[in-house]
Amino acid sequence: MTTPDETPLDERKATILRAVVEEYIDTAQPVGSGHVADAPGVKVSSATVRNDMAALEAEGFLVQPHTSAGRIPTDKGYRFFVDHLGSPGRLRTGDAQQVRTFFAQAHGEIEQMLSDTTRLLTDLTRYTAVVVGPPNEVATVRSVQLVGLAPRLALAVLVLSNGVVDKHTVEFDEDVEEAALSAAGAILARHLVGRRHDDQGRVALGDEPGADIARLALMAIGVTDRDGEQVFIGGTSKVAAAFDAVAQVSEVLRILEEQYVLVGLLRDVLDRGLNVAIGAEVGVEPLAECSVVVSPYEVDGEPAGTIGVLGPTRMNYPQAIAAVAVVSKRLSRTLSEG
Amino acid sequence: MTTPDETPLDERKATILRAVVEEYIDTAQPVGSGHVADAPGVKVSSATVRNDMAALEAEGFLVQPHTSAGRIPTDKGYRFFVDHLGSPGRLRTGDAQQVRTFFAQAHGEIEQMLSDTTRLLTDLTRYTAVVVGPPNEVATVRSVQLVGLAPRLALAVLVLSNGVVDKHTVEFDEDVEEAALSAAGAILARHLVGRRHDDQGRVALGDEPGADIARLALMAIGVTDRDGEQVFIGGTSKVAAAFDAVAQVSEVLRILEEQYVLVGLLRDVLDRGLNVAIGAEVGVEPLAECSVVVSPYEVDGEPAGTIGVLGPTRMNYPQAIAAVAVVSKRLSRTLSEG
DNA sequence: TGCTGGCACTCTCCGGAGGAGACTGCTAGC
DNA sequence: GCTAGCAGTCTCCTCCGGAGAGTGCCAGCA
Repeated sequence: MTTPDETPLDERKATILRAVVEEYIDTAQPVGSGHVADAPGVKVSSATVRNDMAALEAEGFLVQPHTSAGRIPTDKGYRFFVDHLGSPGRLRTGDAQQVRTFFAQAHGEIEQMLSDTTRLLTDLTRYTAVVVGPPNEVATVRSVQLVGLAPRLALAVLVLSNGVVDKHTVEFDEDVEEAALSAAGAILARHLVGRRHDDQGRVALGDEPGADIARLALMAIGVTDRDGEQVFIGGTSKVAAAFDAVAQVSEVLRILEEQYVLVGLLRDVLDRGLNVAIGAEVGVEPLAECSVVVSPYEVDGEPAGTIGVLGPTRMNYPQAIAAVAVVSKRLSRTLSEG
Repeated sequence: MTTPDETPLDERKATILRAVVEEYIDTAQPVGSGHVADAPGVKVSSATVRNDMAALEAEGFLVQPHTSAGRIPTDKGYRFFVDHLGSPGRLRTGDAQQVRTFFAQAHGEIEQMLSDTTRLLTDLTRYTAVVVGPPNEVATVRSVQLVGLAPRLALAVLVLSNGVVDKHTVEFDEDVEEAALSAAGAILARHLVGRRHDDQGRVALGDEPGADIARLALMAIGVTDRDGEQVFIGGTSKVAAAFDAVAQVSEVLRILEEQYVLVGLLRDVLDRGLNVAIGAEVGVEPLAECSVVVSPYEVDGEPAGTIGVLGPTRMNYPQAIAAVAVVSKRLSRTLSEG
């Protein structure tokens, strides 16, 4: 907890830094030495606080917007706060209750549940929530079916072990009978069921009757335009509450529209072994004043997807971290028991 | 085109109104008599324009933000512009090309196409786009299947004639064998295939083996939590570009999150026989400064869903109307030919 | 040596004053 | 019936000065 990381910080400075971060998160106003001296836990005068704050600024934990204004935490300051100062962070009792009832009522399709989860996370944190669904690649195929929609058009419907239904249209050059379709469907089922969803490439179909149609369907299935990870976003209106410059709101919203950027971003953060990315750490320029709190969730012990919240760097980290952790844990449990 | 509606407007006043609306759409600044007098088509002096503008204000087509400022169109002013003054409104050639290539490449799943359509509409208009998918109720069932996911959990997968795949989890009190599942699936298929999707309530299952399981599945299918109309939204970042008050952006985004409000709103507008709803006409308080341009689209001659754009009341109506009309026409054609 | 009280200084924010600019309404004239 | 011109009005911008908040530094005290 007090392990020195890069820069050792004596206890008093750490306490002062915490006070600055907490007050700034609360008020969004630069914090002056007077307020810090009044904060609980700080037992020295404002003059002493001033000295320490100047030192903290020299070490890169704080900045002044201009001379003779209070101080604001830098990314580094937030980072130290999150790593060493964050109080355990528990949900308010009402929120814990909300999580419980949410997952008690949860049932049904996985997409619906993931989508609803964004709403839960947004309600808990008041930040924008992102939920990434499990990748289809690692799931096994439970069922394959070819259903005719029009004389030359069919739908290949795959049910995967994770409950996701994957579908692809198949177009034919000539009319195909219903019987031929189901024959081809049976062939596909024989070859695909039980295999991993990304294994189709290695399937070799024979030349039995219907194999041609099955081959066409297989090609359609192979076209995984998006790599299967569905993204659910909730609470976009919270972006507007977090910033007061319309241009910034617009930029953040634009990133949220680029779902592949978002997915890559979350993956990057987790790959770096982080649960929290702060400001520049997020690695996307327009999100330089945003932070992200993420957590993977699991299904049957296997990592499945990611949940997270996105807010301003001045976010309430303890609360957000607690909310994300609790929701990911409960989500994992709920998805696994089915 | 020049048919007097409620208030007859002589030709000069109409020209002046048009000039005010067009310039205000362009600049977002109150328009003064001098600019109007300079506008093409206005052949009188600014003094005369002033007289007419005062009259237009008295009749409710224009307002002044304050004395000695230029004029801004009211909802009524925009309405008259849209009904009587809108030049035909054609796409720029580049845009027409974009629409063509978009629909030439379009293929595959209906949801994917509808989702991509929001992006197209946003690109064309620079406003937020909304696409409502076809309701499942009127589609007929093409295929039903019960797929086991876990010992006590199965997925009922329905393929509908419109290409939508509907799915519902079914929970059992005790373990169910794969064979029993497929038997029940066969029963369901026998009863449901060919019927309309909202007909299940009237299906009477016998007491043959497997009917119990089939009944459970039928109940699950009957739970149409959302009434099946999927909503796709694109270009939310455009909301931030349209307004300069963050609070307003936030409110509009909140409405966009409430998809049932949005669907109801679009339906209302169409029910009133309108393609354009302006300001208060939209009927939702937080959208009082927004306008909506909508159009239904069809599949095989049957009304299927709705597309639309949402922007500020000072939107470029001719362009938006043209874009929505073209896209809905091409979308109908593309969805019907499959 | 380290903390504290005090003090001079700096910088933002706010409100009022004054001028520039834009636009209007009105009136007199063509 | 239209137009030119003029006086009046209102916003916006800038400038100014005072209030307020906060800083850095210094001298004094434990």
